Amino acid sequence: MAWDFTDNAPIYMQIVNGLQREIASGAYAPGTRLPSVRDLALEAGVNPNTMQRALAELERRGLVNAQRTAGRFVTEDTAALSEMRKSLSETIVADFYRKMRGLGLSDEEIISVVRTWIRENTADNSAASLSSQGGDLK
Amino acid sequence: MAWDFTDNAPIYMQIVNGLQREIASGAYAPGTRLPSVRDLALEAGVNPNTMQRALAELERRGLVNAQRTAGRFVTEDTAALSEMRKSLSETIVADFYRKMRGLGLSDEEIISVVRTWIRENTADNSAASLSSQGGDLK
DNA sequence: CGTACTGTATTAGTTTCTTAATACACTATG
DNA sequence: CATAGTGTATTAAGAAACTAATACAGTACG
Repeated sequence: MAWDFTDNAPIYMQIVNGLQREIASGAYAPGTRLPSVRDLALEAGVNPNTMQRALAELERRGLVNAQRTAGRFVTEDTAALSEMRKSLSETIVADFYRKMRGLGLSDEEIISVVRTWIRENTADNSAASLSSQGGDLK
Repeated sequence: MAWDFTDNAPIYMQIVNGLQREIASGAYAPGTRLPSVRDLALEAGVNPNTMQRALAELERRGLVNAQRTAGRFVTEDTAALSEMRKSLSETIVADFYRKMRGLGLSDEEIISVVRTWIRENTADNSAASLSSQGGDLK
């Protein structure tokens, strides 16, 4: 993933949310071994302690489990992952809608703006859909 | 506005962004007097210093100007407001799109999910559009 | 005039976040 | 066995965020 940290939220929380989305999407497949804490920290450009904190939170949420010496692995509870993906999608859309309404846009305008933005800001629109592999996003 | 603070960003920054959207939308019309620092703080449930900090940032951004003893007033630079509204919309959509793609949704799915969500989560869909009063959101 | 209400400034203390530098226990690998 | 690579824990230091309690200067209004 391309790390941003332009948000105002704590870095470790942005990492948590980003990794959660990647796990929910299947970009990090169930059972897959994650890079080590130190490698992830290096890649993200943060202190290992910060990455450790993020991973501990993912652990607490049951998304990954540590093998102590072998590394960290993505949970294989695909049912939970599917549920989480749907839940995350809901949350993200709700937040988006709240902000856009706060800007004064009507429902119709919101849909229109999304469509226009996508048309104007995506070079290729092939977009290999993941909806068939775990999707069922309602 | 309904204050949330469920975000992980600093409270004062969430206030800044929320007020910025309300000003950009015209909910706080140009030239309008804002409630006092203390009243806004009371309403938002935060310390007056926190609200003061948020307002100082809005001041720095040129969205409001303080009259020292009379109160704070929304800028009357409607051209800048219109531009800002468009800019904010872009930023919000881009952030939304980045997160949804991170979840593995295709462009088509993103549009579909937005439409579905709106259909299922809005009681009345009358939505008095503001696009005629300052809009031209492209 | 004087009371109440503006924005603003100051000082303090607590908590959270981030980086830093180690250290330890354990295991896979050569 | 020894080395390197796991996750994990600890301690320290600095910066940022939030709350708290005042205080001051200026204006509107009765």
